[in-house]
Amino acid sequence: MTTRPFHHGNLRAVLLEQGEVMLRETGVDGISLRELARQAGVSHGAPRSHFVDKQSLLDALAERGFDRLTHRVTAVAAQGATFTDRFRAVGHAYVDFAVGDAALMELMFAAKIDDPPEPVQQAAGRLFQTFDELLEGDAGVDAAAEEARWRFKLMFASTMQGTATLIAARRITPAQGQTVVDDAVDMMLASALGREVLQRG
Amino acid sequence: MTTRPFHHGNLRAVLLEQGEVMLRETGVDGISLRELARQAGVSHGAPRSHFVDKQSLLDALAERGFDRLTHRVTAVAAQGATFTDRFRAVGHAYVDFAVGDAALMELMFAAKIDDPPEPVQQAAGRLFQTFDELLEGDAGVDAAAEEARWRFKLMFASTMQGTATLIAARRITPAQGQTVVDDAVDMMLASALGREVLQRG
DNA sequence: ACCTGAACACCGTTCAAGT
DNA sequence: ACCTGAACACCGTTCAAGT
Repeated sequence: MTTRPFHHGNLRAVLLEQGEVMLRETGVDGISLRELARQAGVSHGAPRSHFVDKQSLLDALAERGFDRLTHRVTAVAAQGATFTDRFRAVGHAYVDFAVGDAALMELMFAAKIDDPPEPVQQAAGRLFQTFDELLEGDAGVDAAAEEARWRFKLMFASTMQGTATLIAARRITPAQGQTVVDDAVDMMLASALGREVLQRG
Repeated sequence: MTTRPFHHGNLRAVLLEQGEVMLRETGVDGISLRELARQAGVSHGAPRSHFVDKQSLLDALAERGFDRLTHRVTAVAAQGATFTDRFRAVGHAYVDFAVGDAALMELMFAAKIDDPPEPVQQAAGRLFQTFDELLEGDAGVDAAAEEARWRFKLMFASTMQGTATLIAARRITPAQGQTVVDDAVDMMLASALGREVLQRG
């Protein structure tokens, strides 16, 4: 009780918290389970009780990343007065997140040989769900509108994702990235597909 | 001369060749310098003569990846009859490459804390250069057109990059990705920015 | 110039043992 | 249920030595 007042049931939380910090400071390659255990003041075998292996910890970090990003996107979308405002704000929030947490972003969208584990996939699903809600009109949906909305959403997501990747990889600057997002939003809203999606009521 | 007929001066090439295979089969995390040396039939210290460390090998692989992608994009662009054809073909070639060599693509566009090494950066520059050439008209360029072209190119690159990332991360299917590219090309060509960039002669 | 092989420090993972 | 600590196999890197 006095010898270990700290790690009574919250080692898991500490590992995740420090894992995020380590990710930011050293990148994915710099993450070490043993170093994390050292920082937490436990033996190197201790993390095993909460994460079966290293990948399991990385998956948990990715899952948290998706939830955090979803939260931010939702918050930002709620503030926008007009549809255009919300659209643009979400794009910028997405890119900002990717710039501030590049290594985490990379972990979230890492190339996988087989499907990501269920919890991660569901967390990613919740993010894309907020994009859907951004686009949802009040009118009942017919099949054609559904299809257009789906394609519109995908293009928006691709543009944001690509901008984020190019910034993180240092192929373009953050300022250039924001320009891309603005241009893309303008273009999409003015396009035929955009007008089809946005006619409502 | 008889004891080592094979690795006389081409160990470097063998390591790069096998490195690409290993990348495709096991992903970046699966790449091991010692395993590569084993496959090449040399001691684990041998690679040191050609690559100072593991990162140096990865950089060389990324550089080769950029050059290979550039080559493909150039070839595909040369075949297109109309501007629209070329544009669309380049987009598809880019995404195809990313699907076929997801781990390599990830290596090429990995999040970096500091700038990538010069040779890699130059190889990436050559790729983006081919995008420029795709968009270049015959008329002399004024500043406004230059700016519009720059933004147009960046948006195109971002969309392709994002589509590629989302496919590799298994968030969307390859078929969905191709739809995104087609939609984006149509939208960009029909947009105000696109018309500004494309008025030529 | 290129490669060998021992040495070193560091990993992730496993598992019996403790509390 | 959670953590310890030894053990194992595997790394990347360094470096004196060989050819």
